[in-house]
Amino acid sequence: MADRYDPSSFESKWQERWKDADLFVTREVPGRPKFYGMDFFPYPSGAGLSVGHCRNYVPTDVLCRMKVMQGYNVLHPMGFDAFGLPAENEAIKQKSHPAPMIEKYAANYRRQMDLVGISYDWSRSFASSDPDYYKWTQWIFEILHKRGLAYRRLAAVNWDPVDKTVLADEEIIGGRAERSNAIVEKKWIPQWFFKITEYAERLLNDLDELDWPEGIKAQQRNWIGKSEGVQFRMQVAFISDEEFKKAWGGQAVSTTPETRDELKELVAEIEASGFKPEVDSLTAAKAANLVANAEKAAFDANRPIESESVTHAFESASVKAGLEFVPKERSLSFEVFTTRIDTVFGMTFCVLAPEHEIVDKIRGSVSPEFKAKIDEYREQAKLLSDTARTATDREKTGVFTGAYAVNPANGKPVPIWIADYVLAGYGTGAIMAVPGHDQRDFDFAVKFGINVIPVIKPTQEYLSAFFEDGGKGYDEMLAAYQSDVTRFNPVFESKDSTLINSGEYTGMSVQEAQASLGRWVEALDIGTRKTQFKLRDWLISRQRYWGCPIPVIHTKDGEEQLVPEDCLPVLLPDVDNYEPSGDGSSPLAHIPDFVNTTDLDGRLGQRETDTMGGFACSSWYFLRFCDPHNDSKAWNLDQANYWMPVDCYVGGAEHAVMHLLYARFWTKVLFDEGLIKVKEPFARLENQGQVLAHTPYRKPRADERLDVGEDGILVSFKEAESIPEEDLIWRWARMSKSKGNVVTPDEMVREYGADALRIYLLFVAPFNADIEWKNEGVEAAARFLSRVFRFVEEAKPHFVENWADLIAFEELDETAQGIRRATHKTIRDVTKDIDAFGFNTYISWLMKYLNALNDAKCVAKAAENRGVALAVSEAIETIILLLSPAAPHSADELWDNIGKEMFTYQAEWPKFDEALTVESESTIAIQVNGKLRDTVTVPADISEEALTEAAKSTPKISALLNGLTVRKVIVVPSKLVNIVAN
RNA sequence: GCCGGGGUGGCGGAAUGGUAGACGCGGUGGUCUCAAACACCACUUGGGUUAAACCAGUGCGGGUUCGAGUCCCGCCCCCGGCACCA
Repeated sequence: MADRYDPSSFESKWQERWKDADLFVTREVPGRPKFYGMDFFPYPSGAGLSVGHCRNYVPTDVLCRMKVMQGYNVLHPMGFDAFGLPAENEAIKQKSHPAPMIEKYAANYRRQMDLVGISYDWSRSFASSDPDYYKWTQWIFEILHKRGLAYRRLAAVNWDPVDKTVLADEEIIGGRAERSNAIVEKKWIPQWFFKITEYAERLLNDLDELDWPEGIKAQQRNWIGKSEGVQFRMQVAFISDEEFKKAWGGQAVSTTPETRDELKELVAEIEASGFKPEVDSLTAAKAANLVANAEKAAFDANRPIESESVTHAFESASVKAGLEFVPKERSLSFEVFTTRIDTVFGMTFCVLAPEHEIVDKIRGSVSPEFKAKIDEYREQAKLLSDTARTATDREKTGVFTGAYAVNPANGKPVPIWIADYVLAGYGTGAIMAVPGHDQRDFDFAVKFGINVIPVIKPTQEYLSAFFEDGGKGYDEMLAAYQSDVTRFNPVFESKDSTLINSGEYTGMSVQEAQASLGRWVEALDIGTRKTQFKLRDWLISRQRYWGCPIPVIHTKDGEEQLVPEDCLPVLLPDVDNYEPSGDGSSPLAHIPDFVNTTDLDGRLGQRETDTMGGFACSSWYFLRFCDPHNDSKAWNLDQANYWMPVDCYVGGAEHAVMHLLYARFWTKVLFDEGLIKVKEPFARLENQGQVLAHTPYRKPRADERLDVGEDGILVSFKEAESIPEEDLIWRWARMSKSKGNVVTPDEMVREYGADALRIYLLFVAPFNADIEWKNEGVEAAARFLSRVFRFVEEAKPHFVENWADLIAFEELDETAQGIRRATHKTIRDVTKDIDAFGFNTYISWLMKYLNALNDAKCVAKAAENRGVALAVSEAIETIILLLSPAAPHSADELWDNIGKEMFTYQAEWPKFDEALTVESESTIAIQVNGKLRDTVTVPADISEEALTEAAKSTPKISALLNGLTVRKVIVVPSKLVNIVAN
């Protein structure tokens, strides 16, 4: 055997033996715990794998291999996400059919994964484009449809004029298509959606129980975007300019004293009655009467009730009497959503999205000048692309409609504007604008000269930022603030304060006011407290060929029928021309044999021709892996319930939202359907860091301009050689075919070996950190492996096969004990770090261990001492087994060389003995007043008193303490002594 | 702007509130060699010293503590995500 790591002499040999032995086939031995470790479903690209992919697969492989050795039943599958745009585009480019092309690429992926020694169970592999698989994707679509979670509607979609397809919102970056980089246009066509919004609350709440990176969970929470507030109705009033001025110029409209007294009496009566309507129908009737009177009084006074106590009366009366309020007939109204109902008294205008339907009605009732302005603005808004409309730092635009809305809180009219900073698709598409406490409204109000009223008392801290001298008193600053709020920019948005200028709510805390006004709005039946989500329904329609067909038949009557389960799958027809039609319809729509069919009643019908986006296919593949070849079911319940959830799911952070959210959604639906026992598919998630490669760019020439965000013009490595040094810019960029900076596992394996590549990837940095690729690092890894080979080679002559039976009976000297201590500590640390995804420290423990063995001269000593020979034998086995997950080829080669049968994969993972990790002596740090001054080595079991004495009496310390009085001594056992003295 | 993650030697990075810099790369010196490469051994945070002592030190400024890279408060910078979401 070699005394160095010579991968070409054994790596492929072991790969063949593993294959011949079906080593990685999933085993389900009864009585053992299970472990499901999985990598993200890859799309098999024609470029093949880069070392960046290996940074994902190798660590998962290490964990799974350790779990197998620890006696777990391990499911470690791999398949291919074959459907979708990238494959189709590639096939079009190559003028081939995607199916055989994908098969070829997947085979190449598999070859490369095997080359690196990943322990996938290939017997469970499949591609999402296999009819055996997508039959069940369609079956799940039908479950969703039956549960009312799949529906079709006309929708404005993102149209990519280059790929000639519809894109999901998430596939657009800055107004451009992520893939083709084309500027996205709008187009209206019927689309299929999944109603993921129905699961928003559960998708949000269940994040708490997941062992996922905080950042990913935060991104999902942000994406779901829950906000709680109040939605209420505002009446439209068509009043004159003069009337508007009068309303604001004169005294504030307020409840007449008589009405107020009447209301107070009502409250007293309601409170006195004690309300037990369920047992007392008389009281209920009385309550009904009181409430009706209260409502009448409120409306007669032409304003709502402000008093908190009356509000309570309304509230309790309505709840306890089980009453329904019938609001007064209102002519024209719209709803607004706000999270800051506490600022309602500060409303000075309203804004409608230009697309809001009520704008049509308003338009019909205002003077021609306003009508013209409204039309002009709406036209403008329509033409603006989404990019332009959502550009950062864009000046606010908008026009006054000429109409007013009535603030229900104080009865005052406020102008209604239309502006595109209000989005039609969120909330109600209309807002109450409070420029005093909302920055956007403030910017708008200042630009258009709209009144700003402060209604939340700003804090001292906020105000003093606007005063240079800072010496002013709070009251003085507050007075200045109140007299001209527009000077105070940015606005005071904090909720940690109390109300001002808010009628009877003045003085309440924001929280109290929110609760109180919320109840009041509900009692008055002009609105409700409501939860809004940013999350939108999931658009799945793709007007492309290479996807899973949607199993729906449209009947002549326009009815949607699901294809019966026994007729699934709806097969993708085998055709020559699958290029996009370019008119927005799917290529399938132009294949009569596919489209024309009969419906369930035997009449002529038409098949749905849209296909599902790729995210549908990857939303359940983890379930199929549990039972991949079942041809009568999507999965066997027992199988799925045994393996699920995925215990550790590993992949890139770029799928933070879409894939993971969709897969969670499907799992929840399937849970509701009783098809799986878990509510969440992925118990633990880990994101690997990216691999960056040194990439050459050059400075732009005089006639060239850089796009936004570009630092230089990409050049090939070849070009770079002929460019002068000073014009070159080297940057670390993500490996990609287009950048020409890809390092492949093939070349790394050829040059350094698979195990060296694996060790480097594990060791170079923490798992989730980005790394800068350096070949020297792989060399260093190979050197380490060579040191292991040399150690085993040198120690082998002293190897005692049955050391484990003998070691307990041998008197062990200090060296032997030291070796065992290092062995058992290493087992402890390695095991813990692999579980914790600390692969870089896993490798460093092994390096440290090997250094310790060499430093102890244990090989030389083993020749003379039986105890040392036994300890060394244990060390040889241990280091090979601990190395096995990271460098499985080398481990098996070494294992074979010390005369072991079978594979390390089948061996038992070493266990550590706590007692053996304990040091006999320890080096104690001695501090004086918290500063390290000396160290002392003492027996591990020394008493605190003896340790203190030992610490005080070292030459250095006694000299330092000379003349000082010891005030206090802190002893941390086996760590340090801190002497406080002065 | 908001959310999340970071900031430690020349570099990648280690450090349950307890000896900062494990492990590796690079560098310096040495052994081997005719020589080089490989390999091996030693040293390698900065200042200081013949050597030590000693001083400084984990983005910046405060604080808590016997003791802070680690905890708290206030900033700065970098990376990722979201971005007029009412």
